[in-house]
Amino acid sequence: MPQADSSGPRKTRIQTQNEELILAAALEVFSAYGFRGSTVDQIAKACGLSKPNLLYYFRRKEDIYVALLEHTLRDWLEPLRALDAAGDPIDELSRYIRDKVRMSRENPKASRLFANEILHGAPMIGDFLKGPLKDLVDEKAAVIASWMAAGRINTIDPHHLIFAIWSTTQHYADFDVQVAAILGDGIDLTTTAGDTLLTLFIQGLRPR
Amino acid sequence: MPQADSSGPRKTRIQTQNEELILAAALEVFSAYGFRGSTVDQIAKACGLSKPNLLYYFRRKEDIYVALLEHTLRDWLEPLRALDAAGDPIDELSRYIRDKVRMSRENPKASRLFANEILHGAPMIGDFLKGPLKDLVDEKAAVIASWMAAGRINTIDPHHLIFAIWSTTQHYADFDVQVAAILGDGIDLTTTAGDTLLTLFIQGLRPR
DNA sequence: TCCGCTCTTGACCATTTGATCAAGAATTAA
DNA sequence: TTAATTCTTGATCAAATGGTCAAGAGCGGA
Repeated sequence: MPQADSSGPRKTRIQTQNEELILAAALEVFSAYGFRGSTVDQIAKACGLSKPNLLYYFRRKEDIYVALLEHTLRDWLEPLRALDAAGDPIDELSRYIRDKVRMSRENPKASRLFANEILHGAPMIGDFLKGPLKDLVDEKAAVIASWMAAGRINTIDPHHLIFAIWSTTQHYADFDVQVAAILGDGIDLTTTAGDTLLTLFIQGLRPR
Repeated sequence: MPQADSSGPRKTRIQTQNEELILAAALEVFSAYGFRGSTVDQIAKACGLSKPNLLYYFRRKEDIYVALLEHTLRDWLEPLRALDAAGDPIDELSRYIRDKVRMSRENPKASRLFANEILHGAPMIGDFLKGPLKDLVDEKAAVIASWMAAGRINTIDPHHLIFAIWSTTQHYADFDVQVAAILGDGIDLTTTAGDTLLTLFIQGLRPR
């Protein structure tokens, strides 16, 4: 039986390798069909392992899902962490928006994985949302608020500003099909979407 | 057997009543668990009918789902339809944003139903997206573009502007759990969120 | 009242699916 | 080489689930 996890990761070469294989396949499947909509068989087939073999590494379907969420969650918040209180507000927020748009296009599956989880009430990562995520957001909201207090950017609720950036950027991953249906496929969205959002957020609609 | 639908809706009192009952229950269930995650039993229990009885009105689980989507789709686009080329651009767009925020709070389940459907590739309403929805969006994007050409609002890609309004407003329905986890529950979001989005979209972040 | 149609249900079925297990194959450390 | 450990799998199970069916109950118009 593969090492639980409590006492250090004493993992075999094969173990490490197969776990990675499984998580990659699981991202593929879970992001497309959601937790309930995905079957262990699908994931097993997607990574070329037999079902019992897959369940040798992760004993329950849920274990794969949770491991995948945790594994992906780290990177996903990196751009927000990088928001620098010492930098120029407009530059920092512009970079953040650009980074998020790029991530949504480069790794839409991760975005959809989270979107699905949260859409269904975040049964697995509820505590993460209320804990580490809230802390990070509060911290960065405070940074943004300080910029506002200093008159360097317009004053709006910083939490809602962060939500606005999240939603607009992740939209291009989560609602990809809709965007493609309306714009037509094959267009390079990353640039257009990014530029539009930047102008919108920085300048607003009212002409000066 | 209940009337198919081709030759006029010759529906019994009981039929109309029960179909409404079923659709209401189905919205409850499907919006919470998605199509694959919901069971016919759940829906039956939610509306107090026996499973075979429910399947007497909708022969397949999918039929309930599709009927529900179609039933809800109409209202959902109403605010966009109301965008008036003859009105004041800022007023029109402000109203649209406000309406969408309100709808997301008043009927978050409908929002989640669509979000889930699209997130999973819109298997049932793909044609709707590429047809009627694209047409409506293109039409309204042209209206917005004409406002821009007249210099009445800043020039950005109108399609992406619409996406931005959709995503930011529906975020408060679809990602409700996350929003609640970060802000704390029980706060009246509608006003704060609406005001913040209005300021952001109209004024932008750069101070004047 | 009576008859045809609508509605309702308990019992049942086939399939899917998450999970187990025992036994054999491969790998590794000695 | 050998023995212990890790890895792999075919067979199998129990539960969940979408859907059917025949028979009975209820309703509405003549």
